[in-house]
Amino acid sequence: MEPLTQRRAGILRLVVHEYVETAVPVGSKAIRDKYDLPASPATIRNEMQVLEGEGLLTHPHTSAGRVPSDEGYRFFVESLMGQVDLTVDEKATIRHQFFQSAPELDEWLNLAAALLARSLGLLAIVAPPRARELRVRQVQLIGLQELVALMIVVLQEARVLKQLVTLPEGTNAADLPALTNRVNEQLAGKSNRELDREPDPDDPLERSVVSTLRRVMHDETLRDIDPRIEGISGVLSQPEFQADQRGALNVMSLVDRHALEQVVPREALERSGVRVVIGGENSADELQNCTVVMASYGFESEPTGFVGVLGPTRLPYERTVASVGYMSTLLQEMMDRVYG
Amino acid sequence: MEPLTQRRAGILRLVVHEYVETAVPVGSKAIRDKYDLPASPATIRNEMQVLEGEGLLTHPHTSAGRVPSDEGYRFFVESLMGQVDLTVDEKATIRHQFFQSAPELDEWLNLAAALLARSLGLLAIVAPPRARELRVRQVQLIGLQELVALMIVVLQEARVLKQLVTLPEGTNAADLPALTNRVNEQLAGKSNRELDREPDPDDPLERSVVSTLRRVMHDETLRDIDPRIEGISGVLSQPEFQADQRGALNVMSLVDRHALEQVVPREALERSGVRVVIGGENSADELQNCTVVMASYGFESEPTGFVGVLGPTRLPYERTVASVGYMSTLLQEMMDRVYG
DNA sequence: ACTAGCACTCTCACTATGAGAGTGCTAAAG
DNA sequence: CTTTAGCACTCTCATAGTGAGAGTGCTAGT
Repeated sequence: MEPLTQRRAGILRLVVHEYVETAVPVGSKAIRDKYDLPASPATIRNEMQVLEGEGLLTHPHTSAGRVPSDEGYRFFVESLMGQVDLTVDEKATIRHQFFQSAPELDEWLNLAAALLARSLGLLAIVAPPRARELRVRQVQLIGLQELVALMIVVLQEARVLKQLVTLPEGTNAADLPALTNRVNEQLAGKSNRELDREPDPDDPLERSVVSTLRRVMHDETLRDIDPRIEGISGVLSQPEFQADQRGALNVMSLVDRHALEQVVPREALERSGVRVVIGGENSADELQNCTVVMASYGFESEPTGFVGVLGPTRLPYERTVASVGYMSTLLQEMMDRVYG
Repeated sequence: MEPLTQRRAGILRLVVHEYVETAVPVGSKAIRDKYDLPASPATIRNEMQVLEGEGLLTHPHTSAGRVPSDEGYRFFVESLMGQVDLTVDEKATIRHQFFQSAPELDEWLNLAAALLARSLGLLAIVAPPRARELRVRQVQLIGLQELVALMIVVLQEARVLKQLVTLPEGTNAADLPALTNRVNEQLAGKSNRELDREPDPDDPLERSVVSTLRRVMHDETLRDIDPRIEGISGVLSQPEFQADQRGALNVMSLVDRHALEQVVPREALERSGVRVVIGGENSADELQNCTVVMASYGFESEPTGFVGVLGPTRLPYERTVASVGYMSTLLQEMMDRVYG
């Protein structure tokens, strides 16, 4: 594998550019004419042949133009693309919208998903961070009926859980405020782990409340919070999904099943920066012709929040990487600002 | 328009049945053979001709079988279908799953949407009821940072709102508990309307809290809570959407835009029972070839909750109506049980 | 009123056919 | 040794033609 000459790299770049733009295999003459290359079609063909030998380009069939292979895109992303960024204007516009919105994580997720989907025409997936350790900030019990109360748990991270509690026989609604105080005094500030180590209270009422609290907290650490998914119709109108309906359906059903784990490799969350997973690099069968661009964000040491877009392998990598990257830093910033 | 004879009605019924099942225009001979009709194809043809004259059947082209028109489906739903219901077993299975789930409206919505989508292979849309009048049950203020607090509002309907509040300069975190008590004493049990009539408090801190509370309550009455949407991939694999990609895309983008108002006619929510809107009866252009089957549920006098499914006009009306109907009464029952 | 028979129509799947685009190779020129 | 011109070759795609099949509509006979 000889190192790519300047010219060959340039041609690869142009092929990627052109194909991303038009979705049509690009031929030697077309590319020469369009970009005024100082070489004849024949020369370009020779170079393309070499690139194909290196596995960076492919041929759909004998007499079609060239198309970047997964490896070609990978090389483009790694070595040809360079540092990309949104313009100052674009950033400002996005930022502005975030500061206009209600200062709520929920809102930000919606906004991020909508902006990404719309500006890129791809499927956007945005999930909130999941904390491995949750801390109770405050517990509130509110009687709804004879033996049913609503438990509200405010977490350190400003998340709010609610859960209906069935109270043991013989409970009096008037007991609830006192109980609330007792529970708060004892448990406020405790993490879910510490909670599990607490001794069971003697009082049956209190015991039932504490055990419910434990369960709620435990479930919450495990729960995959529903991601925001936006832009389904946008991505479906991409030419590759129009042509390959079966494939499109498979992708949709993956998304439909909320099978995020399938789309997002676990390791991806642990590395910082934007990650790009191209075509065959995806583990899910359904995504062999798709690319996922993603980044993480979240609380301090645990960036388990996720921003990503999904589209055909043929996507505008620069813009996409820049958008996803900016969106993740922005979400991070918003989180720090409010929950820091 | 002569009244339909017994036989003609029977033929219409069979055509609907057959077409719903196979998605292929049904011919006179096919129907005779399959259902052992005591008449020759020619006779059936004559009858079909009459039905076509009445506008209940159509012809895709000269030499294809018959297909029910929108009016045909309408007549079928109105007069031919009769009272349909799920089997006791089916009902029990569904019920069981609801009682297994966490006793939370949110969970029920998810469950209802998932069950409908899966059992019918259609797009399921389930939205929670929106109350026109909300009552504060309890307000809680929790300091997060120097001048930022989290306001938690528990509503009578066991819904929980949260909102970050920026406190006026000079506020001390220690003031919050007392303030919380004051606000609760004064406002607990008040509806959003009563709230608007309350005089502004003198204390600037209290004033800012009350005004935030007002705003939150107001916004909540207006907010269209995100509906659960399930079964996109299922409905996309229906043959009509495979054939007509443009149409499918349009429908998807309608759903994507969360443009529920477009799908659900306002009046629909006000009538009880299951409503069926067939093809051209839909007001949205995108839905001219779709049928929406829906029902409402909710709090006492205000059944603004919504259960519905969307599919091609060719759908199994009996099963669909039965499923949606049962699901709505079940949701109603669950709501009554817990929030009644 | 029903049915048998038959000509007619329209779709659908298949098979040419030809234009167009692009390649790969060879041989000549720089 | 690199580049280029030229040319035969391949493969797709759009178009048109064809025949089988299905189903109708009509007419005449039961």
